Amino acid sequence: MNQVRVYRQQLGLSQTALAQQINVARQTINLIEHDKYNPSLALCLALAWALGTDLNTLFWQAPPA
Amino acid sequence: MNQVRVYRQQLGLSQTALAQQINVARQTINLIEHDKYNPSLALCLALAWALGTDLNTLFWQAPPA
DNA sequence: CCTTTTTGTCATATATATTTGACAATTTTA
DNA sequence: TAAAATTGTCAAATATATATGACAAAAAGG
Repeated sequence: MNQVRVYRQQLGLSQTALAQQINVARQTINLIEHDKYNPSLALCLALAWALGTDLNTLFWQAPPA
Repeated sequence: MNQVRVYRQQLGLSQTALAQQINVARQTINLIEHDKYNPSLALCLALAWALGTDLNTLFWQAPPA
């Protein structure tokens, strides 16, 4: 469960607005927020920059036991 | 410039050993170390786990100005 | 030195991330 | 309560991450 939606909403951005800001399709944002797939590092960085945060905050998860 | 090579060598692992540990091809490790492409988030996490570190430490970069 | 291991790299194949367009469902706002 | 905006989702097309096999160059170890 990543934190993209939380940070996006704190900035009052729609999925569309965020997508345009970082030049990806809206569906890409939607799928990422639902953990439906596996974004690239470049996209993770773009999201962190746009949302004023960092990789760990948005995407970190503890290793499987 | 990511920190994968630095952390891998600190653990005394070859590219092959690291690749086997996280079930990817050795070439994938090599290319990532040379910033030749854009790994997936799942792979970034697997690398962080295997190298005992985190996403920011391995992959963070400041936003373009 | 010679041998073994490690690394750099190429070319081809496959899996999957991402795009595009579209429409229904839900939520927000007037 | 109706209109507008936002979100969920589908199917098809395209771009690209990743795998596989292979070989030469370089580095490490005996």
